[in-house]
Amino acid sequence: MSAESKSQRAYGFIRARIDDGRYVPGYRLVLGSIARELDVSVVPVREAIRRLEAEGLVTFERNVGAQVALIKETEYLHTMQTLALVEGAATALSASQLTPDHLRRAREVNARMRRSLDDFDPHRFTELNLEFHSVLFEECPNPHILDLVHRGWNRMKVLRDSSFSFVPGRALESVDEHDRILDLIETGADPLDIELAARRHRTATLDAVLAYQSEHKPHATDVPGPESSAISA
Amino acid sequence: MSAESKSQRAYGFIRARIDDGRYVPGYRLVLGSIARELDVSVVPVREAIRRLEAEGLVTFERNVGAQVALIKETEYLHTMQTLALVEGAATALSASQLTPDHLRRAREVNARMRRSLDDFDPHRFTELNLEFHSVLFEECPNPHILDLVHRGWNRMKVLRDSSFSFVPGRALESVDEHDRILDLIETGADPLDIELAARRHRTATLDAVLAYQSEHKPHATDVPGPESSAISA
DNA sequence: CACCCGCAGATCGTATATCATTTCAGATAT
DNA sequence: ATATCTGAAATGATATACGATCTGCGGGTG
Repeated sequence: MSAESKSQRAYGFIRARIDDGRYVPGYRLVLGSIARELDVSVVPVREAIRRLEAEGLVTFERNVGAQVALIKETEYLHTMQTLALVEGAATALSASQLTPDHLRRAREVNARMRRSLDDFDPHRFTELNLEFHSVLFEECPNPHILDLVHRGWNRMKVLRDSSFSFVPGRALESVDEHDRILDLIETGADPLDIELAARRHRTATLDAVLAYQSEHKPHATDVPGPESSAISA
Repeated sequence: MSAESKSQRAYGFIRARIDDGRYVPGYRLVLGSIARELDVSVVPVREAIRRLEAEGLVTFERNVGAQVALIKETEYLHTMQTLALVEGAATALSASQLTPDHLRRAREVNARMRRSLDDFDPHRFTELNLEFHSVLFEECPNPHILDLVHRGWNRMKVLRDSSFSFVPGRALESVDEHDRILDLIETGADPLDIELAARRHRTATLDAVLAYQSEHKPHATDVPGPESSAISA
């Protein structure tokens, strides 16, 4: 009868709590506790946690347990690099599939982003940003690449409350770039140009975040300088 | 005492049999049978299979069971597209890390590939091809991208015995391209050029395979034509 | 002959129980 | 005071048992 298995329900349960920030990075996921809370046994909970581990949202150590992934600066860099790569490709692959309606929606979302700049609401801005890019990559005909994009975004979401996700000085520039990417798509530009534009859009944000980071805590930088150059280029 | 958990052992066991071809695509993985064969209970076997599912090597249906993934033509296209994307990036990111020794080894492997062309041993050629590319991407400093490359190759391995993996007329060209990629790396070319060269190298193989396919069974083509253009470019 | 129903076997899904490992507090010795 | 040892508690890992769901076959019915 149950449309979804208990392990799936456990997965959704934990996932929701990670997404909405109730389980913050470092939060310890104890099988027994979660099982009791959901009124199921530990077996499906275990399976759910291992799935989350495979998605990179949770770290797991044998005979020790699981916790919501602690994403350090290097980790963050790697995740963003990967997202830049796959999201750029997904955007380019989507481009030819987009209808005028898609583009209209994207413009509209971006306009809302521009207006939201006045309110200085980073959370809202981040939400709209995801919505904007979703419109651009959701039509990607390659499900593997699309899946990788989703994974990247999910990992980003884990960082919701950390200082990683938003840089004030970058927001306006970001919105402008959105429009430029839409221009490229509308004029039927070379897919490779679209891909690289979308990629640069993200690596520019990455660079801004890193610069912001090193300004506010200059010591913690364990990021090798030239590493990101290849993917940024 | 046991260095690895039983679920890990089950994972390795199944994985090895998929890799060496004893479990061919479509082969049904029955929890109870594998558990008996390994003398463990079904729980760790289940976990191993779900992990393989997450990696795309196995498909799983609730209350029905698992089987080694059946990769159809569209699936193959998507996998190769993704591999082209991530392997290109991994190669570019590795490039600056490579020592003269790496390059020497790569040249050497490629020379062996060239010699092996006379023997017409597709299996050997494919093995050497993996070894060659491994040298180029294993130094990739981004573990996520490197992991994606490995996943792509693993999925390729599932196809070992199918007609997907080798195109006679393409082999020589492929070996020549290998040398050209090495030239780019040696001369310290722009990482983006290296990335796109490595990507093109793979998409060219993809196109050759698809052409070969449609020659030998002209009807089965469910591949939309222009889809791959973005990533090929 | 085609279609539907229902039973039986196979297989997965989960609960419960037990074993193994880790962790940490507290005792003890130096 | 510090370091090391020890044992109990917490927690994960696995085995076993049972229940749920699917599949395929065989017989009945239109």
